[in-house]
Amino acid sequence: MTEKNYDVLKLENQLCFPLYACSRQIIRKYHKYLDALNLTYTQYIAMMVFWEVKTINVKELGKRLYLDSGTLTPLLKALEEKGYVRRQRSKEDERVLLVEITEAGEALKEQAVSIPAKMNGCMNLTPEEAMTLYHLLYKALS
Amino acid sequence: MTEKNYDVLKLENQLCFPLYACSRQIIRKYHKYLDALNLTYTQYIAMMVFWEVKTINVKELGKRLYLDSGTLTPLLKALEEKGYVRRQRSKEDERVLLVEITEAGEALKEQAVSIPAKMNGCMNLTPEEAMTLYHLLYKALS
DNA sequence: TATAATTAAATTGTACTCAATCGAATTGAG
DNA sequence: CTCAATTCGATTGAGTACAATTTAATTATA
Repeated sequence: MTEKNYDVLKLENQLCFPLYACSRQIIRKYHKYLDALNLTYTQYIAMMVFWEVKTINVKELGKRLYLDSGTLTPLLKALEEKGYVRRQRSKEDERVLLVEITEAGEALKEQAVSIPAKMNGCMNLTPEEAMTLYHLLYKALS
Repeated sequence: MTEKNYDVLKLENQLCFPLYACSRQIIRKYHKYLDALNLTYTQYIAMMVFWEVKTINVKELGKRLYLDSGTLTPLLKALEEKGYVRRQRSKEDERVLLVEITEAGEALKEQAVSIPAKMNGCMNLTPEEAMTLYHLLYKALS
C-alpha cells in the first residue's frame, strides 16, 4: 500500500496560478499609465476595439474580449459617461445595442499610443520569449 | 511626413490581453469542480497553501499568492465561516494574525486531489508546451 | 523612557468578473 | 397567424483586486 500523492495540489505544480498572478501583475502595471487617460484596464482593451472598428454591438464586443454582458453593460455605461462612446439601439433589431466611438474617444488614441512602448520591457522577457508566450496563450485560448 | 502607426494599439498586438483572457478562462473552468467543494478559485489556491504548511500568517500568505490584505482578509473570514481555517492573533506579536487549517480543511484535500487531473487537458497544450508556458510565466513574474 | 518610525491587518472605496435570472424583441414551427 | 423557443442586453448578488487610509502593536532612537 503506497501513500496517496498530494503533490498535484501544490501551488508550485499548478499552471493556472502563475497565469493568474502574471495577469494581475501586468494589469497592475498598466494602472499608472491608464490613470492619466481616466481608463481602467478593461476599459482600455475595450477602447482598443473601438479605435479599430468605430462601431460594434455588445455581443460582438463580448466575443472579442471574452467578456459577457454582466461585465460590459456597466463598463460601456462608464465609457459613455466619460464621453468616449455613444450607445444606441439598432433600428433593425431593437434587442441589439450599437456602441459607437465619439470624437473624444478618437482623440484619446493620441494619448494611448505611447503606452505600449512604456509597457515594453516591463515583463523581463526577451522578444523571442514574449513571442513564444503570445502564441502559447492564443493556442490555450482556442 | 509619414502617418503615425497605431498598430501598437491593436488588441492582436498586445501580450497582456491573451494573458488576461486565458487566466479568466481557466479560472472559469475551475468553477464547476470547485463548486462541489464550496470554494472559489482564490480560496482554492489559498487552501493549497494551507494543505502544505498548516499554519501561516496573512503577510506570508499574501507573499505566496501575490495578494494583499484587502483581498485576503475577507477571503480568510469566508474560509473561517466555512470551517476550513481558524484565525487567531499571535501570542508573540499581537499584530500578526495566524491562520491555521482545521480538520474539515484537511478533509477537503481528499476531494480536491482529483481536480488537477480533471483540469488536465482542458488547455489544449502539449505537456511540453505547458512546461514552456509555466517557465515563461514564472520568469515574467520575477 | 517618551516618542518617532515601522509593521501587520483591517477597512474603505472603486471597479471588475461572472453565474444566474429577467424582460423585451424576434424568430420559427405547426 | 401564434405561441414556444431563442436572442440580446440588463440586472443582481457574491467574490475578488487593489490603492489608500487607519488602527494597534512593536521597535528604535534621542
